[in-house]
Amino acid sequence: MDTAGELKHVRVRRQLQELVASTLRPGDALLGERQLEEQFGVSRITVRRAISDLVQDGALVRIKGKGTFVSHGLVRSTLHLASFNEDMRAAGYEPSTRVINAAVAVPPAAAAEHLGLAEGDEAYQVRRLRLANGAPVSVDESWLPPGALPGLLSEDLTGSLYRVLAASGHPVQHAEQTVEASAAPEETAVLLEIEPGAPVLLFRRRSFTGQDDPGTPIEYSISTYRSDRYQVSMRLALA
Amino acid sequence: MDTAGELKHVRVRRQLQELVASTLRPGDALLGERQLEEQFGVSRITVRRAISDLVQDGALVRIKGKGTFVSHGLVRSTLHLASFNEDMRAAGYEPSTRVINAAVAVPPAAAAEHLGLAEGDEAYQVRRLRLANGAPVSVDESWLPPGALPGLLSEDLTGSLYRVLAASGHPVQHAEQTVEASAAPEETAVLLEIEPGAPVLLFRRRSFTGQDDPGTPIEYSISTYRSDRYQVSMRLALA
DNA sequence: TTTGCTGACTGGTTATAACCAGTGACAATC
DNA sequence: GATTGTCACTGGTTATAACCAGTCAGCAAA
Repeated sequence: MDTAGELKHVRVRRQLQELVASTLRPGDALLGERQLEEQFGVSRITVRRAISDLVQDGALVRIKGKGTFVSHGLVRSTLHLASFNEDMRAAGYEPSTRVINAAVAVPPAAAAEHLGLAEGDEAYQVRRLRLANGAPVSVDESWLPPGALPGLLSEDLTGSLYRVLAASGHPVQHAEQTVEASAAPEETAVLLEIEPGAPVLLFRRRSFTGQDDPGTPIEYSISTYRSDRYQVSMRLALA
Repeated sequence: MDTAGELKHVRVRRQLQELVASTLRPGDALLGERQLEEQFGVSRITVRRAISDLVQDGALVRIKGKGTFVSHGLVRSTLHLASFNEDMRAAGYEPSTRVINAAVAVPPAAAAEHLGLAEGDEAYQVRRLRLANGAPVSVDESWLPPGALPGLLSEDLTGSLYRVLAASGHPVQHAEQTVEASAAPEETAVLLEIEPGAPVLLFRRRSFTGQDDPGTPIEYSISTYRSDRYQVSMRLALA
């Protein structure tokens, strides 16, 4: 997708995101909508649409009468299958990923169970450090079945793993996830640049591919997030 | 809040919601936008705004060129406004509650902001210890507006607070909630019978009553759960 | 000095209008 | 009968305009 066919509100949103990521800090004010419409050469409603999207994503906050501000920094996960990169970009951060290791190893019991492996069977282990604007946010450990993904270790694993899975014919259709709080073990703490034992959010996710219910297990992951840089938010309704 | 001052897009949304709830079934088509603008006597952009909100809430689905349809009852999440007691019973535990204190006090800034209080205004503070089979699971601190709930402190607060609110004419219709991991402060750790600094799940919840969007704020709560005795689970779908 | 008002700014809502792109029924043509 | 094209519908995007309601700095009056 090049910018030639890009919708105006998408362009404006992208450019605002870049501004937030590169120049602005939490609490900084954006120009007013009427100034932005001149600056971007679009109508006010287009500016509002772009800003609304960023407000929804948590990157910006609007205050009536005062203006629109860069929000105070927590990335919000909104409980859908967005990739880390998408989440970070939506919040105005530049994501990056460092592959700690990608190898074949014996998985923990829960991963083996999910993937339908026998005791002692090996699986792919992909461990990655995820960063936002160069600062570590999470350590992700994914376990994947070698039989279904023969060439996985030669893929570029610094982007979206779900995209790699989709390109291999195994798009993740849904997942089940739990969240706990945990004390950061030493190795993880070092990677995340926090004190050992500091509280972290621990996500365990079981992902499925295929249209069946529940589908075919395709990934088991354990993600450890710095709690000061990541938060889950949700909207609750009457059951 | 009567309908006299109701925004047009809110009225249209409410009326569409009622139509969906009472008459239509999953898969049924709504009238087209241009017909709806005539029927509701508003501009098309107002109709679109109302529908957009319902699309976002999952009630409706829009298909370009075809129309807008009642969605196929996609279950967004297992997260809903169930009470602590219901959760525990569902998991096979016998719940109980001890009121730590219920008083009038100056709330923290976030609670004051949510409840629309001025700096220094007082609110009800209800602190409770929640137990399962006699073992502490969470410390809940709720802040509520005294103006709306004059007799609250004489209620039995060992059961469901939401039930008390409903009986007072303020049923909680929806809430927004965030989850973080945190280190247990000393006082909370003592109550939960864990080490100070142990990781806990920290929920902040902003609850609303009434049918408006977003409704009238009615409670701000901070709940601290022992991570080894409580876990959030959720089902993720494609966005 | 304090208080209150005003005006210029802010975001929020709604209207009218025009155009674009997708859908599918129906008619015309091969 | 099959294929293609047209047209009336659908939602999607964007523009211009007007008005409402909140914020706050500056100024005037008490």
